[in-house]
Amino acid sequence: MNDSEELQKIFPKFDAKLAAFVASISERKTFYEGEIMMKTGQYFKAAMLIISGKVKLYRESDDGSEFFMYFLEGGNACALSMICATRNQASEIMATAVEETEVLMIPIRYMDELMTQHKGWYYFVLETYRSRFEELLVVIDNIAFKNMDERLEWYLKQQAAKLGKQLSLTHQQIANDLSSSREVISRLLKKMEKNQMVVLHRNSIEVLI
Amino acid sequence: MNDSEELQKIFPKFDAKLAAFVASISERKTFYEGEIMMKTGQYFKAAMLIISGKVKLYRESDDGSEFFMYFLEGGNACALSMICATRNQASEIMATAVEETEVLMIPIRYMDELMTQHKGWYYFVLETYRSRFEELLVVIDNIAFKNMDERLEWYLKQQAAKLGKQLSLTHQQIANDLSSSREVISRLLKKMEKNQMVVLHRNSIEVLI
DNA sequence: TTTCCTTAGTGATTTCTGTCACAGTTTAGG
DNA sequence: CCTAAACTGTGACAGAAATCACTAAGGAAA
Repeated sequence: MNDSEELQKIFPKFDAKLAAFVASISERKTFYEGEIMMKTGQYFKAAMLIISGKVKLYRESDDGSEFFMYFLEGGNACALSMICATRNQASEIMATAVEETEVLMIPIRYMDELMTQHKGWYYFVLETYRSRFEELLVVIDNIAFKNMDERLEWYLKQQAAKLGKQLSLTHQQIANDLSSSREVISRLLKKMEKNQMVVLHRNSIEVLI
Repeated sequence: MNDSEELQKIFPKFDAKLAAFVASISERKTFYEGEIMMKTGQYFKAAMLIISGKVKLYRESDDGSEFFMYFLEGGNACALSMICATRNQASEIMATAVEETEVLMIPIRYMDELMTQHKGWYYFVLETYRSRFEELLVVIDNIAFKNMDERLEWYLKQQAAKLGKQLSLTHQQIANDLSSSREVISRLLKKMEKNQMVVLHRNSIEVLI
């Protein structure tokens, strides 16, 4: 069912034995564009590894406003799903598929065996934590030290890097991701357009930087 | 040199065998109040576990302003030192001892053995990651969704919980931790004093909430 | 085609925060 | 004891961002 050679290509840290083992114990699941993959308060029965597609991770506040944190794509794993799965704890963040996304679900009960029997696995887990942690630090830098214009610029660069220069986003969506307001984003985007950093269309933005 | 029973008391996840092993391979080191334990850009040769004392972890921006993230105390470990040590990477945050702090240094070369031979160790590592990750999420919530008055209130509660109701802090230090300015903090503190949430003294604040 | 809803643009106003200026008070060090 | 430095309190002002109010344009559906 799962092809272990394909897994090795997507997860370079997996050796043949590990890939074969993971392939034998995991299940594939497909999420469709826009589908919610993970909700605040949800419990996990499995760790999730992304095979293909893109996932948006964000935080939700009590009053419903959100805040974009980072993307996951093929070869990544959801750090929280691994921790929460191992410790059987509730999730603290939201995840939605931004495009059709295929994931590998590894049931909790194999976590001990993976961790102790496969060196490649725990290197993979450590790498996952480290990179998510670092992304969070960058997020903190941005909201703690930068103004909205710089944050917007960084946000657009980041989105363009992952999703392409032609972004299908409304100003309202961007405002949500940055937890700002639509008018502020509209004004800043206009300014960026004057500075030849973007071209604005209805429902989409072309990033030139 | 290291007493493995003492270690088990401080790190409840360690079984006798693990505690004895850790005791045999680690070295103790003492940092004095105010001493910098870890700098941005520094490389690790060891993972650091806190035996006693308190450590303040914070982020530094390019222009030198800082931003408080969280404390570590006895029984905790520095998540970044463990990741960076294993992967031989540079640190991204700053750490200073807020009081005399004793730490256990575990050389990198034992990481593989610990991880694969000791179940208690990787549970401990996972727990460390999860709790630091969650603390970062709370930090993000605060700066993303809250105003300075709420952030200050949260900050004071947090400090009081770790360091006691009587805080030896100047307004300037608080402003640095929250990456704000002294005047703003002074004014908000005055307001909190009117609302009987704190009592202000020179060089110290009594937290009543 | 006409209507309606979503998206976008923009001025006016307000709130929050940061900055400047300065005064008063306490503490440390010579 | 005296002076300088550090800490605190406050008014005035500036700038960023949020909010309100409205207009206009584009696209979808009737």
